[in-house]
Amino acid sequence: MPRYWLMKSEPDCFGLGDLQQCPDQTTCWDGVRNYQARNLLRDEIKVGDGVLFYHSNIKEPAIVGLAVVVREGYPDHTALDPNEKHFDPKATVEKPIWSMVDVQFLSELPLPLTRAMLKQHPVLRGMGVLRKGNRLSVQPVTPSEWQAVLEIEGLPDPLSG
DNA sequence: GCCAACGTTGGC
DNA sequence: GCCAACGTTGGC
Repeated sequence: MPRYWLMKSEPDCFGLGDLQQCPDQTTCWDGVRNYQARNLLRDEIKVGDGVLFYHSNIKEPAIVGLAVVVREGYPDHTALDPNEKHFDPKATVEKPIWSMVDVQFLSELPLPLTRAMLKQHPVLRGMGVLRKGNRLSVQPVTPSEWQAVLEIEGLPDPLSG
């Protein structure tokens, strides 16, 4: 059984549209520099897992799309490159410290789910992303939360079959 | 732009 | 190992 995750991205930096433009509509989810999120990327997130794509740090933050994990847990090489924004001088080839996964675009939500909408839903109101002060950029989503999103959107489960 | 919440750093 | 200072995140 797949598991489900929510991944935050600032659309000014990299949005769902950017993912759609990528070759194979696939990109590496690099630049995560938080140990808790790193542990999820390195140890927990597997090929075939579902991803809710969340736009953060904008006027109306919302879940805007679906994606799927297509490559799991490998070193984030951007930590080794001094020219990269998320360069980490402590990272080495032997001990890369940071991990990433690859995700592929699945679909755009016909109805983006804003925080106000999430808060009104009996299931989705419990989502971690709504908790005050929650800064985790990668966080777990329950199967019922995933199902609830699909039901609202009128979408079949893209991960079944 | 404000500011609360959180993670990290570094002196001791 | 404590904790104050600082930087970042991210909703509002």
